[in-house]
Amino acid sequence: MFLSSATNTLDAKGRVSVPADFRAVVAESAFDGIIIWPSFDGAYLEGGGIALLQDYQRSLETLDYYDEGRVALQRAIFAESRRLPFDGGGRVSLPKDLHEYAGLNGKITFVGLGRRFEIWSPAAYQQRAENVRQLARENRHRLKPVARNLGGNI
Amino acid sequence: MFLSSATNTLDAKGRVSVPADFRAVVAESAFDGIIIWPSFDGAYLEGGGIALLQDYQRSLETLDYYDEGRVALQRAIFAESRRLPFDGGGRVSLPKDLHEYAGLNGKITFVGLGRRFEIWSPAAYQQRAENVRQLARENRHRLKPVARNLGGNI
DNA sequence: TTGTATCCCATAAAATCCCATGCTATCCCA
DNA sequence: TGGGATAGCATGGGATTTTATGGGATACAA
Repeated sequence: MFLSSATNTLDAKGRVSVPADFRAVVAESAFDGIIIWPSFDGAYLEGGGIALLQDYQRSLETLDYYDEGRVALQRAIFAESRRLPFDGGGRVSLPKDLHEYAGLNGKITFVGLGRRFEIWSPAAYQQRAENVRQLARENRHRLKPVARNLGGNI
Repeated sequence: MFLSSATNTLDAKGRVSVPADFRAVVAESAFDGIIIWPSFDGAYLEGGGIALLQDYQRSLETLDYYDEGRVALQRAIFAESRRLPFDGGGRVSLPKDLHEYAGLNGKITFVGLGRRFEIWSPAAYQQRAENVRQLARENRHRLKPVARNLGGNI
């Protein structure tokens, strides 16, 4: 799972180290790198391992072939995503158009979200984090304990 | 998987470079090139590796010999498709009638969609892509995780 | 021939590889 | 428990390879 967050530097060549924790998550998979795409929800990037995309693909195949939503999702995800292989030091080079899309320069923040992760400019992420805390406060009553498993190890 | 999109130039001889990522997808297959056919859904081309066509074939074989759908698909895909081998530099020559069908000249856009890809004139693609993100957002809730793999390590 | 398709070589720009370095976290043993 | 040794990590930059593209030469067909 992609957990925790980390901020690394984007160098002059457009490269950035993927946090070692994240690399470990995709280490066993077929493609030695990550997949990134612009979020269709805001000015940040989303990413994951190749296995995540394969899951999306299986999921899309359960929708009807001529379903408008299926086509839109296919385009938004597959057509917009890039495969970024690791270099020897565990870095990837982020394409320039994605820098611009997410307003990245200098520092970038990786945010682990379990099956996938997000990439933010640190400033934008902090702002978003404020809103999220606020939202969490407002929605705290909706986080009900599940019946069993309370004593489990989460 | 065919991922991401790229726009390359169609030269005076009708040749165009297939994006290196796409070439990598079909690299292992029996035929060193791609298969292209006019989409029966609009003024663009569809394509994939030889493996995709073999999948379609298997899928068709589950239909009755005289099933209308079977015959239609056979005509639309198998009869209309061309095999385009790579030259030494990873280019293919696009037949002229397909230029016309898809309104191609100067620049052409390859769009990765997972198992297959599409070929568009950049202008036409942009027009089509405009509301995709919006549509994707509206349909994102339908992208359900598939049952398996939830316990996996990715 | 003439036109057409394929092969081969050249090149500039971009992406990638490879090695080096300082820093940090971890290990290990007294 | 302390502190030196060690391994892993993030980062910089030069060297090398790949990629996209142009154009000449060669084979084939009409």
